[in-house]
Amino acid sequence: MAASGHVTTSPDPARALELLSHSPIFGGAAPAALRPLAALGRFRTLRRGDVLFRSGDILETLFLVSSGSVRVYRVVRGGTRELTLHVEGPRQLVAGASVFGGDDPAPAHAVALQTPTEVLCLPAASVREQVFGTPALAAAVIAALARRQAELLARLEELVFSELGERLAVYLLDHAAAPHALPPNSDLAALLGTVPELVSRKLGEFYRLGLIELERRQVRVLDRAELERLAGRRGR
Amino acid sequence: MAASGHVTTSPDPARALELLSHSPIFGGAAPAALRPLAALGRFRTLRRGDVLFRSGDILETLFLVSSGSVRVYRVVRGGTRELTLHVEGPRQLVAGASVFGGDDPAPAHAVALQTPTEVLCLPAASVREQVFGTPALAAAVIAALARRQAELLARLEELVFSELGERLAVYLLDHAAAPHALPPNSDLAALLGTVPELVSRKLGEFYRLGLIELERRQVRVLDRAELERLAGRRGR
DNA sequence: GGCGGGCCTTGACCCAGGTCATGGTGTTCG
DNA sequence: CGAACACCATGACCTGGGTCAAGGCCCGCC
Repeated sequence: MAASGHVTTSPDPARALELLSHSPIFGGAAPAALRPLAALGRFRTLRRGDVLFRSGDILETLFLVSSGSVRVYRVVRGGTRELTLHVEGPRQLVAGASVFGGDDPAPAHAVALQTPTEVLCLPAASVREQVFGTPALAAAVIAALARRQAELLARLEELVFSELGERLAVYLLDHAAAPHALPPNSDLAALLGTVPELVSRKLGEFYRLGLIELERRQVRVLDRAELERLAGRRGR
Repeated sequence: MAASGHVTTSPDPARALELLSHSPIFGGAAPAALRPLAALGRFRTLRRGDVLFRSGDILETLFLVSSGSVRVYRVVRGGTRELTLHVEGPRQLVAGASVFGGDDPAPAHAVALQTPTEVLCLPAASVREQVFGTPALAAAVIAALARRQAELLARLEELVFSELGERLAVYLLDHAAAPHALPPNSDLAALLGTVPELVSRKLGEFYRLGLIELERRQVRVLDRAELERLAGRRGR
């Protein structure tokens, strides 16, 4: 179901163990507890746009990002809009809630955002067994899920109650510390919960106000203080 | 921190065990595992408006609703708006994510919605110890958190992408199967993510369309089919 | 070189939802 | 009984955000 087509896949217990033991979730566990998991892991290499899983899939695999990044998103409004829930980078878990939370189908899609993106695939059943039987691991997983939930809550609350300008300012502050190539407006729109046209307008507005420099999709923050004022206020 | 003032509080291990073993979260555990918890529990009786905890509190207590209901909500927009995240009835957990997810401060307020509301208070440390040490319990708690997260996601997504009319229709279908006394418009507004004025208007509109009967805050659904059409469409 | 497609930008327009202010209708309590 | 209070209803108005359509720029490809 989740696995599709012809992709590079390979075991590598040593690297898997390395990755597991440096991840925030499994990092706290004794290597002895992780070794059996590492032995079962398979690395998989993806290119931008490659699908990890789709909404509705029954997931029998837990993913841990090794390099690159994975976008987790939902399709809403009868397919007319996408909402990016989070973007996971190295050492982060994808599909944690679904794998641990019973056999409910995945509530979101996941695709690779960069080429290449490498993920470690772990069989769900074994992970569950290992995790539930190891109190320290169980605690870590629960803590991670709880934290994820808090983040999600903050993000969506921001979506509901803040204005687009605020959200865009937050994004720019978070991602454009260094001069930076902006993702396509359609990606930004999915992230900010709006449509490409409005992203374009707001960016233009910020530019006109002298808050950012914008040249061929390269942005640089010029007036950090003012952006922070715009972002700040409510929320964070 | 969480406990405030002069409230009725009392142990009752037999009832506590009864409640624990019938709750969705702890129900799967062997009574032997629950007995120590039950012995530590204290029942507390609240009246409408009584505070269980506030956003920012460090929670050292897990709550299980015994009777009545508890509203969990966030205050946003610099205090000008409230957003009800969920309303928990009997056998449901309150503050699960905070208690299990490390020592982060609570992200929301919780108050009793009815008079009387009775909750079972369990010391967080003992619960954690018990849960993490019992694989079946750990699995159940994780599953419950994951499910909660999915619900939250669906709720907030609905808030972002659906119109007020849809949300109100959903509410009416869910809560007004039998003729039913509507909560104050301000409560509804917090639940639906809007302001009382708009609730008033929409209710009036539904009434004028002959979808509901509305007499002194008593509602009855007249045209279920049409309401379902309004609610349906996108989302659920 | 020129044609076509993807993406960005911009203008015109529309509308749901929010704000503010006013007046009505209980209900409670001195 | 009547004043005070809380909640509800409704009108006027404003505005952020969404939609649609037209046009421009860039790039790859035939």
